[in-house]
Amino acid sequence: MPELPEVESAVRRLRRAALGKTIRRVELKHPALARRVSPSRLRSLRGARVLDVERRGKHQLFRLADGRVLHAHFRMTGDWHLGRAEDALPKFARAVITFDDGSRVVLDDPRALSTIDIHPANVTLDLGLGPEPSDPGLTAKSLHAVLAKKRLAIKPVLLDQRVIAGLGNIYAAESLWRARIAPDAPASSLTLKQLSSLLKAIRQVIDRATGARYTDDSVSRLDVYDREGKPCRRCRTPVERIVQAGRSTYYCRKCQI
DNA sequence: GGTCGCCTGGTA
DNA sequence: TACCAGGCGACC
Repeated sequence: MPELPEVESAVRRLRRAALGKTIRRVELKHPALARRVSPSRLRSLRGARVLDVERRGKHQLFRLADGRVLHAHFRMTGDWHLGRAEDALPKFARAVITFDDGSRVVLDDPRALSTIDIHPANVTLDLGLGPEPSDPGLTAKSLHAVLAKKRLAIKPVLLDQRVIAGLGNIYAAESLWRARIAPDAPASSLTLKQLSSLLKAIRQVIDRATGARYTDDSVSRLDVYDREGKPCRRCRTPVERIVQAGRSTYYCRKCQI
C-alpha cells in the first residue's frame, strides 16, 4: 500500500495507536530487517516514548522523546497491523513493536522489502526528498526550473523522490493521464502550461486517494493504471502499456501528447 | 542513462 | 512454470 496517500492513511492509524506510548520491545522477525539494526540498538528502544509520528514522502518517522527517530518505509507491500500483544501475529509479520500498555504495532509485509532504521538524536535526517505535492512552494514555475536540465522522460522523473516526494508508479501514470501528457515526453520539454495542469492533476489524484484504503474498490477507480487494452475513459482508444526504467507505464497514445 | 537485486506471493 | 508487482539503492 505504498504511495503517499496510502502511507498517509497508515501514519494516521499509527499515530492513533502509538502516540504518547512507551516502547516495551521491538522485534525484527525477518533476516533482511535484522541485518539493518544491531540487537543492542534494538534493545535500547525499551522505555522510549513516542512523541509524534510523521510522514515525509513515503517515509514514516517515529519521533522519540529522547530525540532518536525510528524510521520505517513500506516499499512495495508493507502495512501496519494494529492490535494487542496477545493477538495472533499476521502471516507476514516482519517487525513487532510492543508498548507498555499491552498494545502492539506489527509491520506486515509479504515481500519483506520494507525497511526499519533507527537514527541517533541530534542529527538532521536527509531523506533526499523534494517538496510534498501539497507544498504551496511547489509551482509550475519551480517544477519548470527543476526539470529544465532533465532530458529523461517525464514519467520516470515523477518517480524521482527528489523532484516531488511521495509519487509512485500508479499515481504518476494517473496524473499524466489526467494532465494529458505523454509519459515519454522529455521532462525538459514540458511547457509551463503543461506543468500547471500536471501539478493540478497530481494534487487531485493524491487528494482523491487520501483517506481511501488501497482496496479493489479504489483500484477500480483508477483511470489508466493496469488497464492495458481497455478503452481510455476519455476517448475509448485502447490503453497501452510500455516499460520505462523497468517499470510499467499505462497511457493513452491518442489523448496524452 | 538503464538494469539488477532485494524478497515473496499472486496470477495468467 | 513464468511473469509481474504500488520502491529504491547499487551497479555498469
